[in-house]
Amino acid sequence: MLTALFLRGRGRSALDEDDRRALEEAVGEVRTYASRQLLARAGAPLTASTLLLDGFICRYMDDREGYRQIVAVHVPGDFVDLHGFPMKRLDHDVATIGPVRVAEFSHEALEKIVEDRPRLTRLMWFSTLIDASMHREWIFRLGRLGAEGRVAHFFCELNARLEMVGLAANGRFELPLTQADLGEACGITGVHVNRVLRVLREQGLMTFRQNAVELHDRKRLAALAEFEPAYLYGTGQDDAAAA
Amino acid sequence: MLTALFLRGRGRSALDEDDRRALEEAVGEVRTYASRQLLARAGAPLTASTLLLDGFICRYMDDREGYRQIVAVHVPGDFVDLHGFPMKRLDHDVATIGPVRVAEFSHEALEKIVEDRPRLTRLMWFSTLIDASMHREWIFRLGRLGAEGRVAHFFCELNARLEMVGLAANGRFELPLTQADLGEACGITGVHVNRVLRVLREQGLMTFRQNAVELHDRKRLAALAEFEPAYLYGTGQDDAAAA
DNA sequence: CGCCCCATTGAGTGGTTTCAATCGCAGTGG
DNA sequence: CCACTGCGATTGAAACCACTCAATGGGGCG
Repeated sequence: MLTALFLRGRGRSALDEDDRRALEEAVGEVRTYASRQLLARAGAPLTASTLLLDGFICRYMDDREGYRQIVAVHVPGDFVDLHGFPMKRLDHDVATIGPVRVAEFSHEALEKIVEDRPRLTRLMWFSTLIDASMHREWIFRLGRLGAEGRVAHFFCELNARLEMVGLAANGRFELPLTQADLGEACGITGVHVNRVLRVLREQGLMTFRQNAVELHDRKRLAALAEFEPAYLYGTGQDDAAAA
Repeated sequence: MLTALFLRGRGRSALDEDDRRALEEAVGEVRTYASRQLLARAGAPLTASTLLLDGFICRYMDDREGYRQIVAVHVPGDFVDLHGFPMKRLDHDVATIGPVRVAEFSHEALEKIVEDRPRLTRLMWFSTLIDASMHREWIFRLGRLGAEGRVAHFFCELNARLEMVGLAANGRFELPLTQADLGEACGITGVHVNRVLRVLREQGLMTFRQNAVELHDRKRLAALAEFEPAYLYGTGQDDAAAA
């Protein structure tokens, strides 16, 4: 079941059997990509959207000097560019972080779902809105938190999201990011990321070494990050997207 | 025609007559609110969504000390909380900036549209994705630009959006924001906003006084802001949401 | 007139950046 | 087996941007 992780952990938004089957039937090609591959460029027209099965993908924008700002990180179960279906082109680049496996959905197939399946359509719409919600939280993070809070928040979010799809437990998970990447996601320099990580480590909050993350004190880390997971619309948090 | 401004300026995404009529029929109450009114609180369940007819509305989140981060500013023609339809609750507060007039759409009525009108559904979906696109641009702005670039970018965006709905011309428009508000949108303090505005004024780029904005040199301002309006999916910019 | 909100300006502080150098480690080729 | 190479992590020092604290000024309104 390729689509098993889609909206996993999002409570009542679970797909029913019928919709699940329809989504599964809409799967086109399954592809693999190596680490650090560009998958889509800003502005290029799209004819298919991509569900991430394994690995990590990021979306980012370049500034005039070529420095990147990562605007989203995706984990397995995420539809990476479902917004490309209504929009037809993207306003950012998409690239793999580590090696990945993805499933492609042609826009034709999605079109058919919109025609025939209002409930599934609303769930797909919902999934793009979770992305928007995470965007807002990132705006908050960049606008209101200092470097330590930003980094802490980033890891709190990723931990929560990976837990939902069974890829994190007890605050441990794998994440193939460099410190420079982290900086590009948190709006600080790679050098400063290093110093921040040292502080977090010395305070017994978390460690991030050789792509392995370990959150030692999630409570204090969340406090530092002002992290409140409601924006992820996870299970048990109210009736998000209830029928 | 209450919905006349919805998706105005978004080129091929214009609604056809039939969909326009259906949307118009879905309008419920039309309400007015005074300046600085709280319209919705984070977490509260929603049963209707709001189309902004006149005035300005912002969405924001509070940090632990009560300082706000504005995550979106809405102009007439924007669906302020259409994402509340699939999501059923919000992850942020919503408040008026100046006095406003809005039209409410019950979620029941929207439900009917999703059932019956796949094309209109996709356009509503599209409109929530433009919001997400603007969120991403704000992430870029906060992550990569300095204070001057951020403020410049904010005004470039608002100018472009207000032009689309006929509320700005030749770089002039009204905007009932205080300098402190601006700071909350740009991730800087109100005091520093003041200094930045002075610099922009002295360089002949723009003025912002008594709620009146005047962009004197849009080209240089856009350069400073690294502003590229493609993310707004306006008319003439490719085939966004083409049928 | 007095009050309050908002804009404005100054001085000092501090967080982050920049520039630079060093170190560790894995891969490669001799 | 070991030098060589390159990338990422780490640390230091100096510069700078934006913040904080504080005070003044201006304008609308009761």
